[in-house]
Amino acid sequence: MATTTRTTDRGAAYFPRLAAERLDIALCRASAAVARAADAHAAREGLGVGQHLVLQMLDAVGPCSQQTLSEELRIDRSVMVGICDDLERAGHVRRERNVRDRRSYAVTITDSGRRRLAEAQASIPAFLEDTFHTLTPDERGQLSAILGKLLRTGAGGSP
Amino acid sequence: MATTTRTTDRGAAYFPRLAAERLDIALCRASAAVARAADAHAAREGLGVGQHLVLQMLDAVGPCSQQTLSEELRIDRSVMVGICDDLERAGHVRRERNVRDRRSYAVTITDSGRRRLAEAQASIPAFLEDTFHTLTPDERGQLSAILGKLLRTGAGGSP
DNA sequence: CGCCGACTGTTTGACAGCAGATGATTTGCA
DNA sequence: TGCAAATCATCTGCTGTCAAACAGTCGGCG
Repeated sequence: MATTTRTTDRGAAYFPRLAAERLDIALCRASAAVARAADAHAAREGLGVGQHLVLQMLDAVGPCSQQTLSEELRIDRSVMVGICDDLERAGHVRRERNVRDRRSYAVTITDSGRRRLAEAQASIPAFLEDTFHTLTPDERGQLSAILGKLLRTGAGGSP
Repeated sequence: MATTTRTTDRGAAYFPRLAAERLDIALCRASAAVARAADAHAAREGLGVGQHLVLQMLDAVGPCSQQTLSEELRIDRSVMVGICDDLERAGHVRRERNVRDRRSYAVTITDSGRRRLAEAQASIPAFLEDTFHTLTPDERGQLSAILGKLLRTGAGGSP
């Protein structure tokens, strides 16, 4: 609460100026804040962000190899190991050796996983509203469009 | 959707759909890509992102305590210690005990630091152009404005 | 068949970021 | 004055992420 009581130095409100002219920094700071909010939400929900994404994708497109999951979700494959470990231990997912190619598993969502996903899914709109409530629907649409373009054409696509 | 027992692997292009409806995820993925680009640029330049920001702020507003630097630049104070250590070891910064309050240092940029900053500063526009070249000037302006609003009103300010 | 390269999942090591504790110092208040 | 609380810089431990190495498997080509 004692934020403005004692600003000893003269560096008052330097950050807004910086963020205004450095698009990269504004992007990273905003992302960090949103990521923290998402992690906190996931902790309350008891299902990690990565776990949620994996369940969501398995439910949407059917059984996948860990490789496909990590590529499509942009999660490193060494991280995907731990995510699938946790999900399997909780019974939300099964790993079955592919008979055609025994290097890969077919990761499959279970009924338990579907129920868990439905629970977690239900709270997503409230989380998004809570996080972006200061933006108008127009601004959210613009932001989504611009980020989508950036991801498609630029860095997020194929490095 | 009912899926056969056959692995519907190669769930092609799932990510774009996800990013379109999950603004938080699009933001984080784009930020991660941009942060990687910034780190790579900083590595080539030989001056870390945090070091660059500190020099820039010191040059702009004059001597500061590490506390002020970390607050304004949104960098954790325990991380700021290492950044100032590196800058001091390189001779780009001096730490002088404040006579009024001997708990804090007055961190001051040196002539060497100013020269180093000028060098690094010169390559920033090219980096930004390289990273965001797929966006039109209009889109960059919109993105900057929306992120600024998000940082001011929402997460970046006061949690 | 036998070797070589490519791919899948896993483990390991290095490293950044953050929360919390600590020592030195200042400030507030009785 | 004197003592408790706050502040600053620092250190330590923990967590999560990434790169690289590794073992098992598939495919091709002689």
